[in-house]
Amino acid sequence: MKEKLRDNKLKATPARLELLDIFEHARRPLAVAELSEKLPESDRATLYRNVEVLEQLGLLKQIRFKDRQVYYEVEDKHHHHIVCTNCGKIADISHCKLDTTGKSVLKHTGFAEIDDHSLEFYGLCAACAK
Amino acid sequence: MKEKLRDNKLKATPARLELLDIFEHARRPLAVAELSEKLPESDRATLYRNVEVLEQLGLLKQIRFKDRQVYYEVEDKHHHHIVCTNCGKIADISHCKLDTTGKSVLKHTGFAEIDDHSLEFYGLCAACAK
DNA sequence: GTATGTGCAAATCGTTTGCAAGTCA
DNA sequence: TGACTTGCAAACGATTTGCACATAC
Repeated sequence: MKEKLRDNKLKATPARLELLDIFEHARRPLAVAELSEKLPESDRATLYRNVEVLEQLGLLKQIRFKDRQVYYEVEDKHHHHIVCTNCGKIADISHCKLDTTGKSVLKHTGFAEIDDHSLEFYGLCAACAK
Repeated sequence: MKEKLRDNKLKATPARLELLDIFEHARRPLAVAELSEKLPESDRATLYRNVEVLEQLGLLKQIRFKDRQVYYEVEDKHHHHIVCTNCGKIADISHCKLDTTGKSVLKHTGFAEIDDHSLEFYGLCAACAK
């Protein structure tokens, strides 16, 4: 990824490498506020700027849940999430069965093309269900 | 709906009735900023308070898209939306084919129950595709 | 008359921006 | 050296809150 940064005239600064490292070891989407906790030395403005840079390089992907914050996770296989409405726990859902529905959506809505979709489930994790 | 308000010790004020009227004549989700344009007499704080009241009564439903605002629409048949990433146009998608996937999601994630899900498509409407 | 609702102003939260100083290549 | 980055402070937009006044019932 250092190469990817350099290819785009961007510098492989410690701040960016640390950020990527955090995302690669996280097993769930992170909001900037959480990044800020994990990297207290780093200014929030810098974090915002860097997650945006990394998103534009295709290394991170933005996600929105029901709260006001923006979340990011490493961009890899397309998947969705289920969020516990009690404790906030997030789990991945690896199989997306939606690809086939695109055509019928286009037909019903008169839209010309679909580029993306977002799908999140909300419920209770095993621990909170008790 | 006046009854519904009264049942909950809430008052059927002009502000609330106008709000409901706007939603019933709108054919798309509205953000509070848009409500404020349609009801310039009404204070934004009041609008925020009232959409929340109406949501809790089950008359409105909250929706989030990729922007930072919260949207509301009348709570009726479960459906999803497709948003034009160029002009912001929103269309309804009436058929939700997801109900059946709940069990496999629970099995894969170890969650105990699913209460809700949100699904939005993003693409280009016919007009913007040209 | 009293509980509930409203308007206004100020506060808050997440995020963005301008700018001077610092750093990587 | 010179373009790119950072930190800090200030600006921002969406939303929330406190409080005195107004209104529905």
